[in-house]
Amino acid sequence: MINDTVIRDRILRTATEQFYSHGFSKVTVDEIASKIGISKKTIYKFYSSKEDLIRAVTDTVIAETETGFRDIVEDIHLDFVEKLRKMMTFVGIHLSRLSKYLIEDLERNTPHVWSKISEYRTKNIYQHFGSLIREGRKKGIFRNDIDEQLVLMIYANAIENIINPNILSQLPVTANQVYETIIKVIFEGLLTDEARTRYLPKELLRNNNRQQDEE
Amino acid sequence: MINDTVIRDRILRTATEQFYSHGFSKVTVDEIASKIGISKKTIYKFYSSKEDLIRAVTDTVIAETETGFRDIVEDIHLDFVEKLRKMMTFVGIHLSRLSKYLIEDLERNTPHVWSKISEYRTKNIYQHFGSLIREGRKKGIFRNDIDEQLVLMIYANAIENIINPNILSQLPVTANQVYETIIKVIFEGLLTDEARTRYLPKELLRNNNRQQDEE
DNA sequence: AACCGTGAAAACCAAAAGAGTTTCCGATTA
DNA sequence: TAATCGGAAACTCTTTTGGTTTTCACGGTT
Repeated sequence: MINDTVIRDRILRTATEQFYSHGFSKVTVDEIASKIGISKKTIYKFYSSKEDLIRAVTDTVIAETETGFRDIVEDIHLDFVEKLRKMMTFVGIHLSRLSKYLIEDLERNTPHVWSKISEYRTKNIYQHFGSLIREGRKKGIFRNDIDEQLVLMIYANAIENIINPNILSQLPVTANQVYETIIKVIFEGLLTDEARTRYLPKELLRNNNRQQDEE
Repeated sequence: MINDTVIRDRILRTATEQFYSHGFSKVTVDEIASKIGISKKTIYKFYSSKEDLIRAVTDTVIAETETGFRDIVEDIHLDFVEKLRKMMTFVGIHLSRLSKYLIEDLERNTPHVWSKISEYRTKNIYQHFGSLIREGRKKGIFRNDIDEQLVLMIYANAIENIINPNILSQLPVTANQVYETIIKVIFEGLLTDEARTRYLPKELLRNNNRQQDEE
């Protein structure tokens, strides 16, 4: 019984890793079985088809993402700015795991799985983010004249095009530095004038001075 | 005429990029054609088969690597240590481009292509590196009691397991920092006791103090 | 010792996919 | 106008893949 759970989870983990690395259609069920050291028959004992497997992978990834969001949102020890930073980092990690290559593969071969992920992004990720921005507006930190969906799209586009492992290995910066830079740029673009005087000197003084010199 | 050369080179570049990213067998000729915006027929106008294409890719990569080596070896402005550093960085870049995934794919699907690359590694890369180490021995910089093939194997193993784009994106360091660290460790391990007093205080003083504190 | 259940490995089957080839058609060139 | 070229699609043959079944060996139980 317990052993069945271990095997099932192992299949799920390996499939997730392989699909996310190489694309759904480019990874065979034989390869997944071989990587784990089990037979194809055992995989089909737990998952009725390759499609069933990618559905399980998708459901699991979505559930884990949602758990991560809840942890951030419900963490009462975080101040607002830190919560936003964590949220953006978390969103960035989620987005960067879905390479263009994988998205194209999913769209082409399992459009319903892709539409579920796409819907999850729209309905949940974007809304979690949007509600944080609206909270910032209430606190007078964020401007009213910038659409939060647009902001997230700018952010998502930056992440998707830069936090690509192959590009990262060529850059003279770490992944974290890239996240921080992108988040900082977005964050500062969101601030009201008043909030700028409150937040920028306190948190970002060194870098801000350098930027004013350039302007 | 000129246009034919451009198209042929474009095919070669795209195939190289795709094969190296995703593996030989997992990239279809259709996909390469589609990425370039040409028809499959045009690809077969220049390359008689998919195998012919991977052979051309291999020959080109080997030729470019060999050119890089020659540039380093024949650069008379480099002192010995700098030449070694450049050589190791160059070797590292070459090694890191060949992921385990691609190697397995080549071994399985085009064993003769893999054996050509493997032979190139053995006959050329390892010998370029080895001759540098032997030169260091003549200069009294490197120890006599360490086998240069073994050193390169240690280096190659470190590179292959760390300079993987997916791992790099999780590390709090840049690719360059990883190279530098690996190269430094190998380099210091190669030095004679006498050369340590010559080279370490001059080039590596800050980090060396920190290491002595830990010992 | 005999039996049973299990799972890896291999074989199997039907459909799909891919390499390589040919055809069709429109655009361009001489 | 005729010829050429190349994209797109269709075609052919082979291979591969998803899913299923069979074989066999092993371990556990009676």
